[in-house]
Amino acid sequence: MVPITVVESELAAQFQQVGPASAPAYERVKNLIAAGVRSGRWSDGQQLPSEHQLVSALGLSRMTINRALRELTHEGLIVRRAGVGTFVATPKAASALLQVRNIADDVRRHGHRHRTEVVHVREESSEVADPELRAVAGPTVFRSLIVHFEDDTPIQLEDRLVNPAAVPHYLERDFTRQTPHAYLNEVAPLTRGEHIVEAVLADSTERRLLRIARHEPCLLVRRRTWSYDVLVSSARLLHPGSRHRLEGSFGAD
Amino acid sequence: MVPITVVESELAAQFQQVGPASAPAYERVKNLIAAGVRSGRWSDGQQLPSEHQLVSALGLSRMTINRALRELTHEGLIVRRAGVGTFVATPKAASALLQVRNIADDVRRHGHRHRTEVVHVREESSEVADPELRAVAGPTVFRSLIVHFEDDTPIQLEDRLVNPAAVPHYLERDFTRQTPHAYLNEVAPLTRGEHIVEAVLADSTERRLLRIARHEPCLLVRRRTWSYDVLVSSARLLHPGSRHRLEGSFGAD
DNA sequence: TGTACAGTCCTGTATATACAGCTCGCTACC
DNA sequence: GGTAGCGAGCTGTATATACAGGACTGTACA
Repeated sequence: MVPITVVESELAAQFQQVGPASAPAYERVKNLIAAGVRSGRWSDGQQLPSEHQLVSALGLSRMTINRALRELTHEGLIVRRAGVGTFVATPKAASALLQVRNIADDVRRHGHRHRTEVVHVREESSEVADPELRAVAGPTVFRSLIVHFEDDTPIQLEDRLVNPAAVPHYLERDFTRQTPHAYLNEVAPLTRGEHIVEAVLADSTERRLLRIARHEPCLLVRRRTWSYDVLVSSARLLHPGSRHRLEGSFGAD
Repeated sequence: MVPITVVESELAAQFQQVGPASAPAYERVKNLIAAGVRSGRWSDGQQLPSEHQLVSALGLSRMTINRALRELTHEGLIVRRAGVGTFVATPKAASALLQVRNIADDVRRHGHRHRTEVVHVREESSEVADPELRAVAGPTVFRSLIVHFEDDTPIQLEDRLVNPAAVPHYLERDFTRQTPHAYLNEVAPLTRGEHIVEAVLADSTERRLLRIARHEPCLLVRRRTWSYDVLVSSARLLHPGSRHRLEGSFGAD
């Protein structure tokens, strides 16, 4: 037995006026909850109404409520724990997502020719790697240093470390024919990733390989990728600021 | 009547060995389709089996198949058109998502104090805006120029244009008390956004406001945000490279 | 006093079913 | 020959139902 509380009838009233009336029910539920979270109506870490309560309050089926809450979880607005409840996620501000694309596709999508030059591909002591990669990789890692070109302009310097346990035949590949990214994705499908983007100045070696001037600002993307919970690769992608940018969008609710 | 084709029995066989066997059915379907797309088994733009065919081939309910395909659509791997079918998305490489957070929360999350200094908030001719904003905004736009501090270090210069039609009382706000981002989110909930990230050098005014040296590289984020299909704001967020970076992750399949 | 267990509430997943709306090809009629 | 319209096949959405398993509470029993 679940009595209709004040909270629930409030919700029912707001439900009528959230977003376009023609939108599907699960969208309107998402808008309702998102509006409540973003306005501070429910604050950080606070428990939201349960699915069952929302079913009673809004007169929808549990599957519809469930879909709305599941998608909001995916979007990072709320956090759910089985057996406990649904809570406002702590970084409550709407977070925006930026898409970091594969550079080869990006170049071709803009109608240019993509090619690579391989500086070296070799085995090195895993002391050059971060602790997490070192832990899973053993005493040595594979390392490739590759320059990506758009037509004949250098556009990315890719310095990549690879876990030999996950990709034993990495050294044998010809990376002028297939990018490391594409090969890794084939051998160990990318299921998780992490990025850090910074603005930096390149050192002299990097400037020479990218053919840029002394004070040209560069976009540095550090990327680590996992395949089914195994850390596969850790890369340092350096782009001349004048020749490359990251684009992306989010939402399209 | 749908006969079991070679394609379908192949799928059924592969279905057994995709990812951990303990994973939920919809996850295994996602892995199956994702593996096929990433391996080139289905190539760019090609049509995938319909939901009905997957139901027959894998012996699952349509809702389960539908959930798998819907989530893959969200992840950008496939494209679906009602009445037509399901197709491999053209930028087929797994695209990674970078989270661009609200700077105030980011600062506080790292245990620092966030405050802002308002340089100016005023009305300007909409000639300063991009065509799309100009089209919806009328002859003038609102513009705010604000410096964000982490403790006492300038960390972001926010130059923002706002659509007066969407946010009529923007000029009256005190942005030392609430950031523009937070206010806009309250008044016109953010439902869609777009970003461009570049590495640039700051001009002399920007250098003075951010208190940085001449050749310090900066991260420039240009962000536009919509609320229910109305363009609300267009911002230029400039960060000193040595003091700020963007972090993010994706997947966690 | 303490431990084991039952009961309850919650989310996570899977299924069957239904109807709506879109797209395209085929057919029958003009 | 051309065209209007019907129907098949597709995705999109909504619902009712079911069971599993996690988390917590309170009680009964040793």
